[in-house]
Amino acid sequence: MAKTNAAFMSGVPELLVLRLLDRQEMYGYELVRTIKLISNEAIALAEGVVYPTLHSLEKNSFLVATEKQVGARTRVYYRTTAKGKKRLLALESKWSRVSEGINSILRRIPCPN
Amino acid sequence: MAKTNAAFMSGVPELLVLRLLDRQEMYGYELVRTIKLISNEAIALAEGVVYPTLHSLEKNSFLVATEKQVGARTRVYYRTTAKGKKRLLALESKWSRVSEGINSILRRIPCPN
DNA sequence: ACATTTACCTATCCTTTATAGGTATAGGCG
DNA sequence: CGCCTATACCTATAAAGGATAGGTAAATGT
Repeated sequence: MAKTNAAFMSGVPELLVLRLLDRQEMYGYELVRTIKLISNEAIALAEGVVYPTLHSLEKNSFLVATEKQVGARTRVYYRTTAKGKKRLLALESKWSRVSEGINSILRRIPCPN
Repeated sequence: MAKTNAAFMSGVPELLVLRLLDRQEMYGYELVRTIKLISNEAIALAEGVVYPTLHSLEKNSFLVATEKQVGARTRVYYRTTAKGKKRLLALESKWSRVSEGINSILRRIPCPN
């Protein structure tokens, strides 16, 4: 029994990270700040979420990393691969389907069955 | 460190169940079918998700249950309490904040920082 | 000199949800 | 009648995701 949806709400950190990196290469710490900023504090992914997400995406070849020296400090920039872009499209469409599904339930007016 | 968002994406099954029951009393099996139907199959919560959710909501006095006999079979109808209605409002506003946050990142055009 | 911010990282816990069972009645069909 | 599917309830366990809480070190601000 049970044909449902595998982890229907999750993968949002992955989606956001991929989406931002697909536009512009960035490093982890920058992603943390940017996500918080753009979402008006509504979404605050901790570093403990973002870094593991980046590493996992890289391991799966959705991202590539480039180290850059800034003085004595190293920044690890990431950008999407072709595979990552496909993945992004899939996650975006999943998100839009799911969020529309949720909204259609929330909006539903009292009357009908 | 780390002031983030407690379980920012979760609680969606709880939200949907509360929302539907706030309009109209329903039983578990009916909820499963209704959610799948209204969301256009986008969200298919299995019974193994819905029943535990109902029990937990009832234990926390967000819902009250009423058993009804239909022939030899028992249906357990649920409806929201005053406390449940408050909870629903909170979850709805959380959802709208979070989903708007996500959408603002997804919609963001390439250029600015 | 000291505190805060930047920048990276990992380990562990916890919650939520998915999965996979299980029971029993009702209804449809050959 | 006998069988299958749908209805209707339920729970236990697994898995995964993310939250939390650490820790290092350089740069910057005071």
